[in-house]
Amino acid sequence: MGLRERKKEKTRLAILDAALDLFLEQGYDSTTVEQIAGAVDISPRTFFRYFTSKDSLVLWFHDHGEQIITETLRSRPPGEPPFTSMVHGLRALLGDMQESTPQDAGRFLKLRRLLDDHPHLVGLSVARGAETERRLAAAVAARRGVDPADDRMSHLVVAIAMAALRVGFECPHKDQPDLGEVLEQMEETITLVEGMLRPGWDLQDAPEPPAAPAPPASREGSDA
Amino acid sequence: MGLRERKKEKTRLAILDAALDLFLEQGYDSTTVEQIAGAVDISPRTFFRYFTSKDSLVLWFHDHGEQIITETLRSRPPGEPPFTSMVHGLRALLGDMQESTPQDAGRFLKLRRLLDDHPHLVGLSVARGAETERRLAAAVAARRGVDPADDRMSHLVVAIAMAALRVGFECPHKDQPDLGEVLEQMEETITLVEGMLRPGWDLQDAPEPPAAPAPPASREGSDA
DNA sequence: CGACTTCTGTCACACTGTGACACGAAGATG
DNA sequence: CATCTTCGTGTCACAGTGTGACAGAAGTCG
Repeated sequence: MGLRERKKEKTRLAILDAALDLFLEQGYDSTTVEQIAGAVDISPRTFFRYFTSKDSLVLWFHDHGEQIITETLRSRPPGEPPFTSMVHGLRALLGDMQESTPQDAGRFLKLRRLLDDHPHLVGLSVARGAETERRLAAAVAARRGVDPADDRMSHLVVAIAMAALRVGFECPHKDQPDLGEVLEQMEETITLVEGMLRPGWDLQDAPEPPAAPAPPASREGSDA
Repeated sequence: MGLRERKKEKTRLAILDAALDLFLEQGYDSTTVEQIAGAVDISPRTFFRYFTSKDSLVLWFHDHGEQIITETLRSRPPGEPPFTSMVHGLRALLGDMQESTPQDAGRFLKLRRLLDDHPHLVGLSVARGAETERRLAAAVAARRGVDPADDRMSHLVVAIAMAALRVGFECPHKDQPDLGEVLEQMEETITLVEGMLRPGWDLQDAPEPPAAPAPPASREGSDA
């Protein structure tokens, strides 16, 4: 790896760290791009060459997460129930975070505190998660061999898995938990969601449109 | 109701309609506030007195939806399982839309097409949904008599219900469906989600933290 | 070193969103 | 109808984000 790329990565992390600290210190909205750029001694114009927007600073984590889940999804056996594969993806992400460097762990925790303090940023994060959800739903649909556009089941599999991740991440029972505590809480939430679903719910094929408009509770066996 | 308020409401709807048409015609990003203001013959400054931002044009629908679900939640019997109450809220929303005026139905369908065309806007919508989710989760937690901050179950109840609504809304199997088709699809998705959950999953009280860090599948009965 | 590529800073600009102020129309009162 | 208050609106000015164009500096390779 050349000097250029190393320097680039270094600058990128410097921007990120400076921004996180400034955000935590004086709030997200009150911090301008000019300040962030000044803190790492670059021009505001250069900032936008490293991060497409001020918002994307808060979203850098998603890229990594989506990549890990996507890779896990690809590595799972084809016949596996889709929700099981997704859960493996979530756990792979937690495992990766457990092995992350202290610097990355610190950034993660700072980001988490930032999201706790600024509900508006949670919105950004969730919005980014929606894109991820679409791509993952397409991947799951491909695995199941159905058309992604018209398959609600694939989308639901991903949506519920992501909801588990999000709820586990968001709900704070402490002010400044360490990484282990956060991961444990996320793991608990995943287990909770696993337990609330009917075994085999994700096995059924394309559900036929029911004739009745709104049957309140017509219980059918989930025979694949 | 005075002349002032009627005029205000009229202007508000005029802005909304003009904006939706412009967005569908030439894209969201390519449409400026100045254009929208020009179309209804007001100054750009006045636009921001009716809508706090350009984004909020796309989110006007959420306020109504959240209100209906919140009201339904309040009207349900206290002992009812929380997810059942949430589903009643969702169905109340669908029922309300079925009875909406042709104008409102038209706006809803335009909005839907807009979201199909612009994935970025889905992010906005989902971000707004996250705020709703927080408030509803607090309401659900209050119903269950637990602390909202530390209760993942309440949050999951809402998250899953909202996921059902979102997935039912998003997945298009037609280019320009009418209102009935969209509502039917949303109803189907709600039914689908109801069927994939274990009966009584939302009855259990605060789950005790499991000692084992990551038991892959320790099935416990959901005894309340 | 010299040629080439890539990154960076400067300048200029469009767009969103907000504060301050003055004008005019809606509403209440004589 | 005259008046006074209130509220909506337009104009002006401004901060902040984000982008395009160009010139110069730094890294890369022969």
